[in-house]
Amino acid sequence: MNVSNSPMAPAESAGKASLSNRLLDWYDRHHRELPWRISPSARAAGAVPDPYHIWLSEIMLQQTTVEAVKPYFQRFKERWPHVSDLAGAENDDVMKAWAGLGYYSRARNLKACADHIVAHGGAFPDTESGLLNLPGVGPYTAAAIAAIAFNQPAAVVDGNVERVISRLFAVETPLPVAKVQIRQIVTEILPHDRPGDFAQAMMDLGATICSPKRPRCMLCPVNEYCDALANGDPERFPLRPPKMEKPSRRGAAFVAVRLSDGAVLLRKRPEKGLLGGMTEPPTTAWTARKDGETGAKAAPFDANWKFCGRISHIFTHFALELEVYSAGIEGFSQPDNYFWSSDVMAEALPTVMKKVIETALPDISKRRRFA
DNA sequence: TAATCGTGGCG
DNA sequence: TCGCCAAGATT
Repeated sequence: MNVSNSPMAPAESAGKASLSNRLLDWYDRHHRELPWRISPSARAAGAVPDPYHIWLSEIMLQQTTVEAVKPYFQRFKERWPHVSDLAGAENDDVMKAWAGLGYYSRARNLKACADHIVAHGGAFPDTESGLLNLPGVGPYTAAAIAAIAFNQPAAVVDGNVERVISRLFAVETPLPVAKVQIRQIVTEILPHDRPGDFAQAMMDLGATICSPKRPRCMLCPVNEYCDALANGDPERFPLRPPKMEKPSRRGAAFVAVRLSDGAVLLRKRPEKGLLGGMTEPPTTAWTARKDGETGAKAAPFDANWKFCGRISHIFTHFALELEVYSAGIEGFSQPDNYFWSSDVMAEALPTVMKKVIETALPDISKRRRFA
């Protein structure tokens, strides 16, 4: 395989552009325009990205699609324009703003990282190893910030790069073992004059051309370098281990409405674990048993519980079915982590709990009217 | 190393 | 409809 990156490599002196140069030429013409990105022409003219924007976008983009991130990025950027603003924010406000984006430990770490940055002078580290020490910043994100924000020759390997490289070089080793080999290849081909653009070019190629299903190889700027295409089945890469079947759990959720003012009883989940630090109406435990503890008799306290419907929700490693009940009550001697909310949908509700509330919503407004 | 941790879109 | 999987990190 030809993994040389120098423009002066013998094989290229005959006028044939290197893989990296082909990719960068394509990127110059076909790059995506994204809210957190500076264009290659702007970078060439001397512009530099805002490390805060790059960091914020990279955290949001972890296992999350560009389209899902865009509105969240804009809201965070407007509300907390600088890392110092984020450090000065309330934890709960950050969790509320993150609600719906998923993987909520990212939001906790985001705030912790902002606090850390501000406590250490207010500037992001500009090296991969320095960035790696920040909360919520792992190998990928450290390399991405180093390359994109500080234009350092870091090997940026995300899911796109794994797919692109495993196809170009027909890597037969399954992930995640292949990651070491892939990172080595990237290190060898990355152009030291444009590491930031190269990283983004690889990801744009993976997102728009070298897609997981039905890659558009005829449009690929580096298709003549692609071993997988030459072998006839690029879609076979990257190889992955077989997946486990998803278990299912079930339980019940209870939406209690205060008759006097229509406020809804909520509680805060523990800081760690599933949906950590987020808000929810009280629920039973989510059991694996098919005859799980559901039904109104499993409620946290006695009330005139009325069945409203059921919702289903798919998490990463299990499927959940919840029966939804509602009741109007006058009061509740609540434990510490319970509170009444008069603006439920503005709370830090994960999507699954928004589904619960929406299922009970007709009932909520009904109770409010007749209160 | 392997499990845990959300959500939405797409084929 | 349903499995796949997206700019992964943490423990």
